[in-house]
Amino acid sequence: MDLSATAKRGYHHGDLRNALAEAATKLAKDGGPGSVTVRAAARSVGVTPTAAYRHFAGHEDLLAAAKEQCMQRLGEVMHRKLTELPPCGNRVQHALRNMLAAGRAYIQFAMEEPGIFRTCFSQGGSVLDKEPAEYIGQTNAFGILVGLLDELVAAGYLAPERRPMAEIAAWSTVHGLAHLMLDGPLRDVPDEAKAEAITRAGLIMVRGLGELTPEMEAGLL
Amino acid sequence: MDLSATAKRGYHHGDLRNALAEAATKLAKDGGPGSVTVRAAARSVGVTPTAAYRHFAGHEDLLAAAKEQCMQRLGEVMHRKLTELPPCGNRVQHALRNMLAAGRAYIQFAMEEPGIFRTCFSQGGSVLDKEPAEYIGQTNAFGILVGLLDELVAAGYLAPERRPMAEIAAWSTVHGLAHLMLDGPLRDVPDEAKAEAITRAGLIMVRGLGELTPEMEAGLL
DNA sequence: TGTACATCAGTGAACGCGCGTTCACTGATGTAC
DNA sequence: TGTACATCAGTGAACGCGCGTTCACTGATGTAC
Repeated sequence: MDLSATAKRGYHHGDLRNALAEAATKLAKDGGPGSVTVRAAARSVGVTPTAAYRHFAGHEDLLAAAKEQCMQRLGEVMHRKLTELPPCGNRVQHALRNMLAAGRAYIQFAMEEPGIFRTCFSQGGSVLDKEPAEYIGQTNAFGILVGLLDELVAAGYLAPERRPMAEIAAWSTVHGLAHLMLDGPLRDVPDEAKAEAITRAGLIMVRGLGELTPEMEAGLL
Repeated sequence: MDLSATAKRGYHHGDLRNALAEAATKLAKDGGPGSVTVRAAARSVGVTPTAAYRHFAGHEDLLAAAKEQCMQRLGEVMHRKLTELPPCGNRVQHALRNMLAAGRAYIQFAMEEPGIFRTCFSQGGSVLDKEPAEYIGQTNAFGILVGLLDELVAAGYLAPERRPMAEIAAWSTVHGLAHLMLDGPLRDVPDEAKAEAITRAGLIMVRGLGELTPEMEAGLL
């Protein structure tokens, strides 16, 4: 008998928990965290709201599941964008370029998937109710960033004594840009100005991390 | 007869629009943007929900009013914190210190008034449906930041060719820290680590803006 | 100064909505024998 | 291999809630004369 994740066997669904989580994520994608409701998720799976309570403790639990999937999508997109990048001769240059590309991917994701992005950072139901320490190294988006900064140290650009907390500084800059442009006062700024702001902010951050020579800077533009 | 803003004259309120906006802001303060409802605002003023429709087009309009007040509070707090700072001999040092202090004030406000902060940056109902250009120079929080960066140029720290968009970069870093610590994965990080992250991010940003000598850096810690 | 009256800011009741959650239930599943 | 039965994943109906918004209304205000 087919027991695959999408199997529907009439009365018994077979994989209702995943189906509901998936539906909740789709709701988040379309309307943000506020659109994630038990009833809507059940409806879109074609099941009674009550059925959801077999698999989730309640609304908060369902939303947390959606949040987790949203976070994962963000990480996947960033990872994909980075692996698509061609290699680059100079190691420092390579690391810096990856850094900036990751930031751009993050912001681009926020603009293209506002519902998912907002759900990632909506109030309540921490994504990291699991292992805080493990999380740091695992969760894709953040894990990628950590790796990029380590590489920046290994390449000799970022001084080891400046390494601690550097990922948080970098993440904050990029996250702030994304949030201000999505839901803040930078929302209605024209696209070219947005692009320019992203570039300038990236350069300031990169400059803040190490010694950026004019030639290196030119190579990044 | 007393026509002051708080006058209640029985049947006719006298200043209902402001009272409702104030109540909406209080709701935002206590429960964030989701708690701002027409009914709750009317209730807390002691008036029928219908009455609110004499003064606001609807829920969205009321929320926009709350948002505006929230933004203003943020600006006021930042302004107050900055004026409380003692002067400092070296002009560059002074400007940099103000910059970092403004950032800290912003983040502190987010932590102490999460409801208001979240309302400032909640979806929909742009605060700047007025004059985009005028807004840049006027709105307190952002206006303050613009002034600080101008001073950094005047003091000779920030090169004029690096001035454009610098306020957006600075704002993003600080805003990102605040948001990630309030509603993001940095939420459950211990307070000391948060403080450390803020300090390190501030230094990276400052370093990215100009030539930060080791002595200057030491003077900022 | 006194009064008729237009204006306006409120009331009170009601609408329809979608939500989270719980109840007693029933149909399907798979296991023990 | 066949069947009785415990288990479990669903159903269907209902609850109470607070919301945004609209209706016809009424009490207060202030102005023209």
